[in-house]
Formats: sequence, structure tokens, C-alpha cells
Amino acid sequence: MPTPHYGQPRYRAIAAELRQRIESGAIPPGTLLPTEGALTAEFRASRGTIRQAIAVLREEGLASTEHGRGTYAMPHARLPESGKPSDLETRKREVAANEELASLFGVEAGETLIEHESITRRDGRTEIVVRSYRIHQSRQ
Amino acid sequence: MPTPHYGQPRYRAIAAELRQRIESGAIPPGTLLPTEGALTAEFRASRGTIRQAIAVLREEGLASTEHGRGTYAMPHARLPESGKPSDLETRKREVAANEELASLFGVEAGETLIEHESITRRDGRTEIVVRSYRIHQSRQ
DNA sequence: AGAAATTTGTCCGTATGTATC
DNA sequence: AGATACATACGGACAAATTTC
Repeated sequence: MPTPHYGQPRYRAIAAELRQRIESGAIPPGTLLPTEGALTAEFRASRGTIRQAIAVLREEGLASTEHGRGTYAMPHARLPESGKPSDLETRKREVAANEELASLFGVEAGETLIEHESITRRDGRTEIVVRSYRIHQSRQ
Repeated sequence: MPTPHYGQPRYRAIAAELRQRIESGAIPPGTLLPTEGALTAEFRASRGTIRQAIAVLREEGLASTEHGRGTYAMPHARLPESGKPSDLETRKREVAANEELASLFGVEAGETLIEHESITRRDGRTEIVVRSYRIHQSRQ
């Protein structure tokens, strides 16, 4: 097969498709992407090209790969969402920093942190729980 | 040639050598690195491996590549640059489920969970800590 | 505990496209 | 236009980590 990459190269097109699946919630944070072999079959691309596409997502922070295990979708900055994936539940609350978190943020233990939690359920079972922590006030 | 990468993989060893040349001044900032072809000959490695090595340097900010031109050595500012490069640190560990998590997953408290943690730092400060939890056993 | 299967990591060689000199 | 240099893509082989049986 020749190698015509007019406009967008193949690996970027594939990366765009996978990015869309992650950001749309089709592949929830914490779950595994299809294997390189599966993607090779689906997109009819070589493994090298698939790996290049996944590398793009890794650099964007949208995916994380583990040797022998697979590639996980990572929690992404969620924009204001009105329509939700039916099996995703989120909430926000304030928590007091324990020693470990306080040390990470460089604050006193007991300081208030903002916790965001998202719970993904599949077939009625809890599949993944994601929690993020930020400093309360922060200037950003 | 087979593919024995005991200890350090080939591309990382090559990256280390090139990094040393840049930081030592052997390849001054602003000048071009040897071409991929030349490096292929020098290190007796395939072009793909050479490109992998250069990619490492690019991610470190030590090199910058231009299509059709070559790869430039960049001034190595080792000091914390303001802003952009947010640093991401990740780890995985096994934790015992507390009451709350156990209840979410429908297991006994004390059950083993897999925790993924990623810490984003910007300007030397911890910006956000994300933790995901899932059951230890088999996957979806 | 150990073997087999699965999945990602590394490396090679080759061919062709695209940008720069 | 021609030469040079990086970009993209394919296919194959073996290594290493993880999971499954």
C-alpha cells in the first residue's frame, strides 16, 4: 500500500477518533482502550501506526499505557456537560486533607480540599471510582 | 540482528549519548545534530530507533526538529520555566477498601483495590491529584 | 506454582510522501 | 530540477510484563 497522507496523516485521524470516544464517554476514564491488535483490525492500519496514534493521546494526557496490560483512558478535563453517559455519576464535596494529601499540596493537615468524584457503573456494578483533589481557593 | 535490550533499550542509550553531547557543548545550542542517516551509520541502528531516541530529546526540550531541515540542539534551561510544562507523575498501588469504597463496590471492607494516582504539578506546586479505584480481580 | 495466552515494548528493513536546500 | 532530510506507513520478529488457566 502506498503512503498518501494528504492533509491529515493516518495516525492523527485515528488519534482523533479515539479522542472523541474518550471525551464523549464511550470509553470512560479508567477503563481500557481496545488492544493494539483490535485497533489494527478495526482501522486496517499497521501496529506501528496504531501505536503512533496512542502516543498522541498519551502526550495529551488522555491515555496511559501499561506494559502487558493495556492502555487506560485517563480522566480528562470535563467541560460543562448537560447530557451525561447514563452510567456516570458525579458529585463534588469538601474534605479535610489528611497527612498524605496535605503533604502533596504543601498545606497543613485539615486544610479544606475540593474533591470531585465520578463513579462509573456497568451492568449495575461499580467499575471505577475516580476522585480528584484540588486546593480550595486557588487562583486559576 | 535479534532484539536483546537487556537493561537499557537501545534508543535510550543513544538518547543518553546525544544528550551528553548537547549538555557538554559538543553540539552547541542552535546547531544541527547529525542527520538521521548519519546517526544510523554511527550507531549502526535502524532509522526508526534513531528517531525514537531523538523523540526522547524533544520531549525533554533538548532538541527541536524541522521537516526537511534537521534537528537543532536547544539551549538547555534546567531551571523551572514559568507556566506551561505541567509535570505529571503517576503511580499504581494496592490499597485496602475502607467502608465507603467497599460499599460503592459492593465488597467487604478491607478488600484489595487497585489505586491509580496522578499528580499534576505546575510551577512547582501541586495543582491536582487524581485517584481512580477499581476492583483487583478480573476485568470487564 | 507453573505453563500458556495475551498485550505492550523494542528493533529491523523497506518504501514512499513532503519539505527544504 | 535535483539532492538532501525528515514524516508516514507497512510488515515481521523477538523481548518483557501481566493475566489466565
